[in-house]
Amino acid sequence: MRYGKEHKGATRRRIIESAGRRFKKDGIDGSGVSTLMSDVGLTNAALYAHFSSKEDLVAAALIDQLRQQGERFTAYTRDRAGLEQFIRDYLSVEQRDNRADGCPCAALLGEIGRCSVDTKQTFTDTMVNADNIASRMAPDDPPSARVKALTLFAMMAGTMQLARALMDREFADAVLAQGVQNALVLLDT
Amino acid sequence: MRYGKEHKGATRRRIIESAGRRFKKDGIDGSGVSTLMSDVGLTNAALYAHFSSKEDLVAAALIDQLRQQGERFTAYTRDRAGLEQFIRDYLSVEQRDNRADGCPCAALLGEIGRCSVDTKQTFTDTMVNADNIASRMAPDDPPSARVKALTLFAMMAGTMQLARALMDREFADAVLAQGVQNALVLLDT
DNA sequence: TGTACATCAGTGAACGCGCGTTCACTGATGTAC
DNA sequence: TGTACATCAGTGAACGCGCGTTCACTGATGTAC
Repeated sequence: MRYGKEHKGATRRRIIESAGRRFKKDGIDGSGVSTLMSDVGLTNAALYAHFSSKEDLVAAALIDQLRQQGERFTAYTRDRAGLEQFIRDYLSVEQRDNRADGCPCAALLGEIGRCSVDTKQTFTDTMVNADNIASRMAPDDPPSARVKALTLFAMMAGTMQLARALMDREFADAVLAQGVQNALVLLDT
Repeated sequence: MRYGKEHKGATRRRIIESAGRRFKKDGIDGSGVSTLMSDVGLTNAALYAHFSSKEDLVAAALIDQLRQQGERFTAYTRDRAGLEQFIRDYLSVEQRDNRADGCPCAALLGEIGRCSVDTKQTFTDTMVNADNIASRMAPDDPPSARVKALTLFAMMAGTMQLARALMDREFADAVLAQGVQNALVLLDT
């Protein structure tokens, strides 16, 4: 069953995209190769035609997810109102109840810290070079703004994790609302 | 090999304590029953003399870890200086490099969101009833103060997760420092 | 243009391994007589 | 006080299962002649 020129690349992209969603939903440890591949209509062994190992796929999916999250952010208007809307959307009830479509950091940040050195390096390179958030938040002071932006982002991810861990929906709603207030306060610092 | 009266309870406590540290270090999915039990000098099957399942142990270890974290917090002086010191110690380089001894939320918050309903309920009950943080941060307004306190706490946990995920130590140091600044700002809100 | 061959994405079965859990058993100690 | 027995924390082996990975193979298509 030989396929056309674009086929392999397209399949690889389908695997990366689908795996990213699965990892966010069930965690990296919690997502088996068989599940990841059957998600995309293939058998487990087909993974190794595209990646050297599961970890290789993890790194690729992570980069893709961080890029997607960056694009979601960039779609907002380049002003204070855009930033505020991003924060409100990020810490929304919809995001809380939809892990697969959400931010990779909210879903996986804790697990990334436990990954291999290679995977952490991939994460670090992608995050540190993601200038779009920083340059938008403080166009005049990029170096320290980058730290500020990433730290605020991590705080929002932590808030979302708490909201997702709480069974008490009302309490979780209040946490999200408080998270928005906190983020807005920090935006003006 | 029958043991004395206190023996079983002592062993159970040893398992819970040791498992809590292991879960924080390697994650819940990443800690096998054999490893958890050999950590404490027993064979895997001995787990079921103390707990009905691994999940049962997870819940017990989680409660114990949250209690310990609460005690660590309560040890600080009941004033603004105590709170500030807690924040600085929480977001310290030592905590970053020592997952096993650190805060269970920084290590496991993301994973808890993916746990069973029972485990999440256990977490929720323990967190919502942990009044010590809230009552200390705002003694006059407990209900909304609880939300404020837990949200700030989750933000600090997220910051620590980012610091642990970054391979660039200098950058991670800067994130921790920025996290302290952010937490102090929010303390005065 | 028609035919023979090379390519290679994906298959299906199997690999060794560790998972969580069960079970018949052990044997040191507490208890009853 | 001495002896027989009950208890039960922990053992060691096994259970079925899913893990990540390997491998010989397939067969539709692109390419060469």
